[in-house]
Amino acid sequence: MGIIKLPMGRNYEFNREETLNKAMQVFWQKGYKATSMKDLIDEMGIQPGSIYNSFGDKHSLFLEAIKYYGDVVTSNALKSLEKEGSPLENLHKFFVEIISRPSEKKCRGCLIVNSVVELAPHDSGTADIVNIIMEKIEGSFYNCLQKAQAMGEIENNKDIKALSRYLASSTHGLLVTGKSNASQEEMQDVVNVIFESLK
Amino acid sequence: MGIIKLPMGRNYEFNREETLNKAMQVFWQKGYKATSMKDLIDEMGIQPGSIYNSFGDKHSLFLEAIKYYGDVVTSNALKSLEKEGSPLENLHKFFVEIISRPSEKKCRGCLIVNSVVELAPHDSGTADIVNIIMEKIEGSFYNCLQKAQAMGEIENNKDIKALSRYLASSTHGLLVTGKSNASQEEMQDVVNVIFESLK
DNA sequence: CCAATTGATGAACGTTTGTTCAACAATTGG
DNA sequence: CCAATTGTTGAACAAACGTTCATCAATTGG
Repeated sequence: MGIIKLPMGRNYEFNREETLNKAMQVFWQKGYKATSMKDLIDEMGIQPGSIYNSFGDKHSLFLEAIKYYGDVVTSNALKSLEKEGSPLENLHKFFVEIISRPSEKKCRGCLIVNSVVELAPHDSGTADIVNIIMEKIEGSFYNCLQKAQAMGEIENNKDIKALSRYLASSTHGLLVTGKSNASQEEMQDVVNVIFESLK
Repeated sequence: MGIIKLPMGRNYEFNREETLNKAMQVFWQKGYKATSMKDLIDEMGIQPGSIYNSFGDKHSLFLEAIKYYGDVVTSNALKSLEKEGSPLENLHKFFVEIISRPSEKKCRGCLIVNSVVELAPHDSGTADIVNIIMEKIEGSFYNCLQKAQAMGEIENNKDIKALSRYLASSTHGLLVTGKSNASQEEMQDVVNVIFESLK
């Protein structure tokens, strides 16, 4: 190993990831347009100059925030699908988690779904990132269903590619429904039907 | 009948409904926050003073626009479920219509779904209107399924209340999926699974 | 024709928006 | 200790925002 050369000049006084996480939380809560630079400055706890120096403008920061969301929040949720044991049980817990979230955290839903709806059709930067994450979600469903099929939890004549697309779309639906005043019971009904259709 | 008393003063030079419809189109296309008063002035073809005189401020105009959307666009779509003949066939056409829309009209999706995601959690005015419309959608699905059950297209042991909630959530899901770069084929897969689960 | 009333116009207003930048602070290399 | 470099600060900026209002136009009642 050679000698590590420290960069000349002042050191950062904030943790980049922590600060990015704060920005992500604000966008998640309020959406892109409704989040002002003032909101970000207050929540991230650094001045405009520091934000622009580290993350670029508001739009660049947003793109990094949704990317970070995919790498942390979404990925973490999808990991639960890979746990040992029954794939279908893991999948069921995944959906129960989704419909139990709204009440506790002010109906902020999923940042990816929120961003597709608010921005994707008019902002290719957002669309690109969001599409990658959505493909990842569908892919995780596919792997889970494949495992379930191998273990005999799902019949072999089922088209699991179609089912994984269906599960992805169903997830989006529940995340929207969760932002309305739908009750836990109503959403439980929906999850029940979804799981009936896998059998 | 008595004599109709005309109001004193100048007459309106624009058709209120036509103009409201124009506003609705802009909100549908761009969302609430991303739509500026300038956008509305340009598209509606009247001056700020006239907008404020007839519709109140931007937020009031928006509320009236989503209400109008529910009364016209949503209601019109739901009417197709009441047509004579096979209820399940009507339902299927309804879903095919949903997944065929994105490509032709720039992925604007559904104004109600867009508004739930962008505003409902933080704006009770929007939430109230949107919830009423969503209940109407679920109600229409329920009536359709009830008719299908009466005609023997759906087994009697099916919980059509749960199924109508499921169809509502599935609709939301497809409208979100349609705003991403999902292909027609992918969405057709989703619709196929949805209809399998009704059998 | 003359008040009275009401719609139309668009310049102007005060905020808020996202962004920049000169001054300052901290660190490194020599 | 002195350049050189880089992060921090927050006042300041131009542009865009939603909204208002004085002025004008059109219509009704008498």
